[in-house]
Amino acid sequence: MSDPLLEDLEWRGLIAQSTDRKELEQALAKPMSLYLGFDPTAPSLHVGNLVVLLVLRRFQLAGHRPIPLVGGATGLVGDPSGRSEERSLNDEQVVAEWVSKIKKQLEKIIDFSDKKTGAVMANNLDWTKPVSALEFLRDIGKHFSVNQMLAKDSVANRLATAGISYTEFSYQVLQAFDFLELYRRHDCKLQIGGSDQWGNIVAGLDLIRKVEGGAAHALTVPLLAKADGSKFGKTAGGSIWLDPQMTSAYEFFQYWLNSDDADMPKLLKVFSMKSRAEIERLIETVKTNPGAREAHRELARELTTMIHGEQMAQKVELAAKALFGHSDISELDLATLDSALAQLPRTQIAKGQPLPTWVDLLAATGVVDSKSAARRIVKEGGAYLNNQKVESEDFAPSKADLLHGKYLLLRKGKRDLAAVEVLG
RNA sequence: GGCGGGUUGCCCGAGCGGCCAAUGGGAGGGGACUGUAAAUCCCCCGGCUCUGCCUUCGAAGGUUCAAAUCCUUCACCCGCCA
Repeated sequence: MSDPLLEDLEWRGLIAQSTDRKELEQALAKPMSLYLGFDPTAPSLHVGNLVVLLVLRRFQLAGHRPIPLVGGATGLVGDPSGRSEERSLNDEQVVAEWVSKIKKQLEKIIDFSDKKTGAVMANNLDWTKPVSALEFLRDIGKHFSVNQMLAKDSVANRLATAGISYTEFSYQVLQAFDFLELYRRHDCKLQIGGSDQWGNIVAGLDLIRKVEGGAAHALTVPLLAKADGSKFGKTAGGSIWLDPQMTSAYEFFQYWLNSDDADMPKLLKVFSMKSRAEIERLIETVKTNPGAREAHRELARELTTMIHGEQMAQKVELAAKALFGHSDISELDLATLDSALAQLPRTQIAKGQPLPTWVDLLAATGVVDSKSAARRIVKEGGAYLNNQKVESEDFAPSKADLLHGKYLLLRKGKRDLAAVEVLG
């Protein structure tokens, strides 16, 4: 007998490694608890984190109880996995703040309602903080062989290069302790994570076996790369965050909409909760009618709705439609324009005085880093005001250019838009 | 502890007294082609009050008409010998 969830995950390319498949299938035959940890290394999760998080959600939908864990403790220590250098330690207070922000984000993706598959939020600070160093060394540390710890990739790599502090070296012990605690508290018998977490997860399995004589399981998800080999979830500006303060809903939507065609099959399988049949249909449309970008649009819609809500998703899509439509921008009615421009980076200027130059305005919106950069854009022919090309570096809009007497739409290149609002 | 090598723009990496805002590659940006894709080709890529000026070549001093390039001290990294 084969487990439908595992089969689905496999089809989606979401399984990198797991402990014995048969045993895992047996365990999954009944509802079980499983955990996934996130260390607060930033104030927000990003789309890369979403990959595993959605796997957790898939488990929940399949009838299991998810335990998302935020690493209030481990986040203070720093995971050496996949890191070529020692992390700089973050302030305790800062980490605590990040923990609470990340918790809120988790609540958008995992269902915490009070039912049998309802998720349980965990924070490893809760059981790590009360333990004294001495207790920890005697009760937990005693079960770890330094030889085995040294053999872990994350540690071995660092020993061969930049070195590693005792703090980060201890990370795997802390994470193992987490698994043990969750095993005790919630009968949690499965931990999932990115494939770089394998070593840490296995450390937990060993500990559970030694201390409790129990058997637990592990499943890791491959790290995602784009078709062109670059890192997934990064743009020129940095990561695509889930926090709208850090990555606007508009940018978020655009990110998916502008994905490489070649990445679509993978992206749909990994990020979409749609059925296999529907995903296969969408993949087909990329081949048969790539220009329509139906698959891109569907994925953008689905994820923006999940992260930013249905209403925002609609607003953002309409904004993009209005602003990129081939229709004359001056024909948009005020309500449409208001709501479309609200999604863009913008700057406000006072009424009266002559309007600043296009170059100054663009720099003020923050779309470019400097006025030199803005000037360069004009020189290179990538500058637009209200979708009309700007020819001269000294060009300054006049009152007649204001849309509905108050807005200017700036564009840099093909798709970088910004708004100027004249107050008053 | 001794001897030698290194620290250059977002990253890698040339330069070794003036011709250096600093070769080349990557990343990034603009254009053409397209579909608000990819690939490809062309161009750009420190800042500003922009025919000029200002700030950059680990840090601080010094030599010189003139330094990323020479000297001194300091910090960090890497080899070789103890």
